Amino acid sequence: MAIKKFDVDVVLEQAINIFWQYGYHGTSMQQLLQATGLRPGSLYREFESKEGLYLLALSRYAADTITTVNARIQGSSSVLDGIKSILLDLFEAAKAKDYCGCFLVKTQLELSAHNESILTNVSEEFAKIEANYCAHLKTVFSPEISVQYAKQLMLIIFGIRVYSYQSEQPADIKEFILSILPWLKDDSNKNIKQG
Amino acid sequence: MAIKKFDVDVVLEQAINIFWQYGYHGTSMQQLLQATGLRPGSLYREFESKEGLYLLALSRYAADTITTVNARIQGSSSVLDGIKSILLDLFEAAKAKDYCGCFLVKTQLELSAHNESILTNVSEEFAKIEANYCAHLKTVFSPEISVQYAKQLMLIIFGIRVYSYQSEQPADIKEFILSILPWLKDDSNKNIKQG
DNA sequence: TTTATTTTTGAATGAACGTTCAAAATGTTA
DNA sequence: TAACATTTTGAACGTTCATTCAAAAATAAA
Repeated sequence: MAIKKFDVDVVLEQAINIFWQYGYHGTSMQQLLQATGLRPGSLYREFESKEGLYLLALSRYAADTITTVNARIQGSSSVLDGIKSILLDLFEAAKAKDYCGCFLVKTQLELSAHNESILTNVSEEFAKIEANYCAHLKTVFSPEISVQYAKQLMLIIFGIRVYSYQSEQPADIKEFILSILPWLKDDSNKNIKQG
Repeated sequence: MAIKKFDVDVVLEQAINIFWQYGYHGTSMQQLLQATGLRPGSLYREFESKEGLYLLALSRYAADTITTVNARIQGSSSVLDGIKSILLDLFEAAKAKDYCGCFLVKTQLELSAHNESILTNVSEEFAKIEANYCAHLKTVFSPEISVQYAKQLMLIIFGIRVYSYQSEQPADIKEFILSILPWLKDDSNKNIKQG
């Protein structure tokens, strides 16, 4: 029997790139076929439909997001330092000339009136991301405070993701972040939970 | 000679509703024709193209936004109170079950890789909105601080607009806002500029 | 080699897309 | 009423859309 000529993971990554840039309705199958090098039959056999491919691309993107966050936090000297550097990374990423925000956010906004099945997916993924931040925060703050801070964090991240399209960035980004989320400021916070 | 049967302003408002909900690529001419009650010929004679209609709808939406902001501030006991209530309004609006965020934000995200002519428009409108907030803030704070706070405000507004799609709102929204933008807190700020 | 199973191929499909335009209708002006 | 400028009408246009499927190719197992 014949063997697959393509790597599903690679194809998914290529699909993410296109969908992320151009959106669901803004992406044509032709673009996807060109980007992946697949023929219609192969693509449809593997992913069933444009929506099927999108759904898989989306959840793979979301998984990557959480992986990246956790890696950044574990690679930092403290949870708060990790979060700080994640926010700095977001500003940094926005400088790229092909910057295109967050795939999940774009999906949410584009499809909010359209496609329920994709949207429940997005909501779930955001909940996971928020819960992940919350879990990290709980190693530093009380559970109640952590819930609250995680909400703030998500809101600020959304803000950064969208605001970065416009205007130049603040002169001192670090200061800008800390003025909005002052609890990120000092690592003496590390002991607040116990103290 | 024949006379126009439709009111351009009404048609624009109807177009805004559809575009706002479904996005540019997600809206078909058929939907627009149905929503406006126009025939293709009339619509094209008046607006030239789908993009022409979108552009006009967009700038009318942006103008309305600034008008609303200024009305809210002028109707409040102070600039900061006005801004506070604008933010509360945003949260309130998000409770509507047909909530669909900000038309400008959705446009920015959907078309960032597509349509330059529409995007320069969006950037300009955002700059106007930020400048408008900045002007109001300058009646309270120093020019430098006002610029900084206006940036914060825009970022938070973007954040609220997107975050509102997800999850339930914070228990105490007022407190939530003030914890992120503490300078909105006390109206004693009113005198900071002079003091 | 043969058989069985899976995958690739790519032309074809019908539907939906944005747009056009000649003809009819409309109402003002002379 | 006649001449006119303007607007409406809606069928038709060519294109692009997502998707299908019968035939060919590929490889494993028998």
